[in-house]
Amino acid sequence: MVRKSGLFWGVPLATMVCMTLAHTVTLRDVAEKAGVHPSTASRALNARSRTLVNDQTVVRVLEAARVLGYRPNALARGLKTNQTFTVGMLLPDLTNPLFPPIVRGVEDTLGAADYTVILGNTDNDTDKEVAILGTMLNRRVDALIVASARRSASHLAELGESGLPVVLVNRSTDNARLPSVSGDDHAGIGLAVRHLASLGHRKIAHVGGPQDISTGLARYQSFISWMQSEGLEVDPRLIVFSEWFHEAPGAVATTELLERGVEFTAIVAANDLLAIGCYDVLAERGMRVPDDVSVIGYNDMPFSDKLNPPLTTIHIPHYMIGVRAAELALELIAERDVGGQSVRLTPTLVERASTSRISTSLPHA
Amino acid sequence: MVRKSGLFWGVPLATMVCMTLAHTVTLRDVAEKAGVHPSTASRALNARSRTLVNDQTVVRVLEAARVLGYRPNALARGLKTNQTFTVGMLLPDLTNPLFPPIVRGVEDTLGAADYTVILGNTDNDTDKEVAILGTMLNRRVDALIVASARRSASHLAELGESGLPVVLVNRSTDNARLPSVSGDDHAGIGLAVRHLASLGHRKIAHVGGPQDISTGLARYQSFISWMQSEGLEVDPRLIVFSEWFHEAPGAVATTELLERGVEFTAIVAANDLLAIGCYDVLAERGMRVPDDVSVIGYNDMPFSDKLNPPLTTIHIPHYMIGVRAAELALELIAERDVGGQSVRLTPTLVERASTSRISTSLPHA
DNA sequence: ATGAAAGCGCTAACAG
DNA sequence: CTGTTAGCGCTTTCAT
Repeated sequence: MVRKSGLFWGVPLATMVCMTLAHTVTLRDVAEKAGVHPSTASRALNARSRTLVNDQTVVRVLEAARVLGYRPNALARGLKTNQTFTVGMLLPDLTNPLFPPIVRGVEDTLGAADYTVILGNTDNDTDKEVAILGTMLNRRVDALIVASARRSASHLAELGESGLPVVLVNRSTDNARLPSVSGDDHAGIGLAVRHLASLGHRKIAHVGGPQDISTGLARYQSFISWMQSEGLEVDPRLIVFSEWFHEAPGAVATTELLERGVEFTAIVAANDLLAIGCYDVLAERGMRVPDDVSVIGYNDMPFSDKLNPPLTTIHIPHYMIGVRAAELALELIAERDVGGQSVRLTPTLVERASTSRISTSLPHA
Repeated sequence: MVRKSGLFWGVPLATMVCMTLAHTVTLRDVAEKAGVHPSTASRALNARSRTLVNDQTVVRVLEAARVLGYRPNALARGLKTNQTFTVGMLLPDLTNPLFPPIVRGVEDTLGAADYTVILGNTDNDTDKEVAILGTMLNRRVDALIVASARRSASHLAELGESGLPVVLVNRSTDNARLPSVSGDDHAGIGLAVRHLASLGHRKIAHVGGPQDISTGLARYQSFISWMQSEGLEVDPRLIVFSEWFHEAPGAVATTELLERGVEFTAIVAANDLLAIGCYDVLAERGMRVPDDVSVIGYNDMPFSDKLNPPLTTIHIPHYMIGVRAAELALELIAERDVGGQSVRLTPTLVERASTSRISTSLPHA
């Protein structure tokens, strides 16, 4: 293992790099050393065209490449072939624990197909997003995977229609027929509402996400719809929205909810981070979870099982979402044919300690 | 905002992309439209060489580029200039909450200088690391930022000596004079040991990290050294090592520690994830933190304040580590001159609820 | 099975 | 200040 770590193709990295960086060994050098024309060397080096070349020649070329420590220049190749084997991925913020598993899913899948991904954190800032899209376009990415879409993001649709493969992840846009991969929000919220209902809760509040993001809207709408189908009253005063999927906005929304003074025994949060905001405010006011209020989150983000109390939540197969998104991108790249497909993965309920049967004692005012 | 989101340089994205992708607008098209020679258009388009061109011509070229939705081809430019404005970053696993803040620090800083970073997850697998390094080299990255180094990683030194700027992050290698940016492990462990000592703890255990990683070794050595300078006995039976910086290995190590049956009242974990492993095993055995055992972590990773109990830990300025690493890389790119600099950022103690004054009751057996 | 020739899109001397 | 020329390193017809 250790010896191997210093080698490329059996050549010491040092040698290889010296050559690569100092004088840069090119295809011509390899060809010369092998005593063939550069074009022959090219054919021998590429698995696809290798069959066109005499077996012995192939061996000679490969050997020459190995000895010289030849590294094919991806820029030159991309310029020629008009394919960069690069995919751009847009996301709001890598620091949000939701995203690393998705990114890993994307990178692992794309990496296995020899693609490289370049990441862009938009921080929910349109200017930044445009700038990042700009560099990605300049770099001639073969596809775009977008996890930062807002409902109104029409430019993505335009990009997609222009022929560049665009796959939406986790979120969709309103009027676009862009292929997307996400969890099934309606089903997930159903799991949450029915779980609480089965525990005897009837006065259920919703701490919703931003409504300009598809998941925020979908989870809110699903909340209403499932409450109704469970025969539970939907009190608009028990519904609040956060500005953003983060703890602080979640805390703000929860505070607002509490200050409305309407009685409830459980909260469906649109996201785990928002649920943490609920935790914080509830704890501040001396209300216990789940004794006084049950809280259910959404996403089953990493470490949600380590919270106090461990968070009952809806599990979304994040890694798999990344995998499927990457697969879709690969298909689109290969076929240049979009079917407006949308993949929805099935969520599951993860029961932990933040929800419990409604207490018989008096609920808070 | 919304209108802006659909525009590049004031040109509808759709138009732009159609042109870009369908027929691909090149410099020649722009030049033609502006009635100048391509090289003049090139000069006008690049801020640096713009001064060489007549002001009116510049305006005409810029206008033509805008109208046509011209996007400079980064591949062609890179091929010509031998500079890709790309930096490769190697890390063990993006899913480890330690890394996203570092990555953001790197990307924000590099992004501001118009560089793009490509990430590679090595999963602590040498073959994978070599493969990733290979693609990065093929893509002619301008520099490498490495957060996945093991102590024995000699190939990185070779790369560095070959002229490619390499910056180590968070970890260093044994025999390499590679510039690095990391937290000061010795100072950090000092904070931890002295904190516990000040709370009256004398029998302190160490759940150490992998010893083939510089931070694992440094924290272990620092632990010994600080225990001694605090006048506390170092019992080798109170020191265990984990195979890897993760919860599960941390739990394994803690179990081993417990099974040795030697009495202790506090644990210094080499990392927050390991501390979580401690939490898990301790809870399993009915031992309370901090009442029975105080636990202190290392890193102050995201959500360590939400654990049960909130984890006392050593804060490392992760984002800033990323920033400094990127700055160093930028300097190296500019100057091609390495000084083997190593930046150590100062850690701080974050007192939360997992450590407390030693209880007067009997410690466990 | 291999060589010759051309060109991807851009920049950078060098002329003028 | 602008045009000419050449070529970065590679792939890909087209010949042979």
